[in-house]
Amino acid sequence: MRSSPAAFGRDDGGVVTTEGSAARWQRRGEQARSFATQDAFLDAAEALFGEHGVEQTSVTDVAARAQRSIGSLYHHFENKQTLVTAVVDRITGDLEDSIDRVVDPASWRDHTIAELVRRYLTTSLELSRDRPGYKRITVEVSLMDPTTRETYRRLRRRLDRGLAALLLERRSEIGHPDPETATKFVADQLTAMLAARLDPELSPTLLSRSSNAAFVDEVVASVSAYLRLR
Amino acid sequence: MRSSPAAFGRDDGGVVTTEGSAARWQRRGEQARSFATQDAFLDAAEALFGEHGVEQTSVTDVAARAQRSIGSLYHHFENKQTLVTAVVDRITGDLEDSIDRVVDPASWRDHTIAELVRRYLTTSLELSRDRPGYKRITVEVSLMDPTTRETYRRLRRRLDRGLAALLLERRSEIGHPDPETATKFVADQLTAMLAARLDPELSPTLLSRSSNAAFVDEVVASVSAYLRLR
DNA sequence: ATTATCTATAGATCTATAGATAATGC
DNA sequence: ATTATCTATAGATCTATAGATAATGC
Repeated sequence: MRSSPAAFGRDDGGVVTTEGSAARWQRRGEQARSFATQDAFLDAAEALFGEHGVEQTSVTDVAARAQRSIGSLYHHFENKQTLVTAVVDRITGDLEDSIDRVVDPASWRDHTIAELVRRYLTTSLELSRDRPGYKRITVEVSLMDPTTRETYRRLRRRLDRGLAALLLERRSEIGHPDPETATKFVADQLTAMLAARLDPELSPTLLSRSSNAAFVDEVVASVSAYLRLR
Repeated sequence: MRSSPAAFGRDDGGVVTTEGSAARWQRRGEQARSFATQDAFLDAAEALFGEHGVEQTSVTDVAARAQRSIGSLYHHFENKQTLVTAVVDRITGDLEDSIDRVVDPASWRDHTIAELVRRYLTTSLELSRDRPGYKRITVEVSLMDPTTRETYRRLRRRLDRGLAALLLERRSEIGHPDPETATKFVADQLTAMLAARLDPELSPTLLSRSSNAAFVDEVVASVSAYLRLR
């Protein structure tokens, strides 16, 4: 046995980690090599998981794509589940950052609801294109793992709520008799429309061949009519 | 080897099958036993696939749940893939029937757009509750198998088109300047909203705790406003 | 005579480990 | 001295088959 538990888990891999009050230290060179290898495994895993699915991808496949050995993989990741979790965590972190940026009120100051909705849709469409396969991975892992499912529910909720709040801040624009309900509905609707357009499973729909611009135009028109924007 | 190819595939299991021009015949009693067993395997597989996923379910699990042996399973189904296909085909057939009923113009005669949308949503919500797990199975199999993916795309397209056609028939109600595009957009929107509400992965959204009736009301209001119904 | 079912197991993966060898920085 | 990597393989599944036994209807 050559277990080196310090190498397992993302939190233990940092330059300096504190466990209790004792700071642990890792050599610079080894660390750099470690991180490069871990990234190679994560990149390989994310690509293969996104392409063929998590279940369909063996750890051997991942090692081969990362151009490392299985032994090395198991030196860095306790088991396959740990590798999957690490891939998901990396995606989750990136998504969290994006969501925080999207729902930050400061970045939307002086925008009308129509402008806000338009830019939200445009941004989301661009964002999802940069990360092919992330949807597939999160959906598959969520099906298997309740914790991941809960994490993504929370993320979606945060996005929906942030969006609804941004809309409600502009309540003076809204002619709908019940702005509270209406803004929630619109947030749900935008999420649903985006999911349908981006999910390779749901698309192509009738309008999927139309340009993103045309799609965005119609969604904005629909939201404007429903909210009775002044 | 005890291969009896006549037992493989759904089409070969009927009372009388024609291969070329020769009609083949199967005994009544054996046939009844066969069908009961095949149904037991299909029921067991659909339940397990829906609960734990196709990949996560072994043929041993299916045989155990069907209370038959593995040998018997392989007598009726050439391999696991054939079993999966049979399960999917059964679901597909049922969905096709539902879709045909839903988009049949005769059943919607004398309904306004608002009534049509309302009843379409209500029907769809009820329908999906009767078949738990079907969503998960079709999504997972579609990811693995391009043919199945294509089949479901065609089904969704048929539903969307049928719905858009029903709306366009009532073009006199529509105040939107471009009824062609608008009806397609609404069909897409309804599909997306239903998917979001029914997909265990996407829900819960902000309004998922609200009643189905409230959800339907808001969707109808949104569609009415967007189409500018007279 | 034919079809359906069972038990037992071969053969193919796939995950994970052991133990040896190489690289790194004190 | 410690960490990273490799090769080889043990052990656990899981799919699929072989061959024997039971049921069915001519």
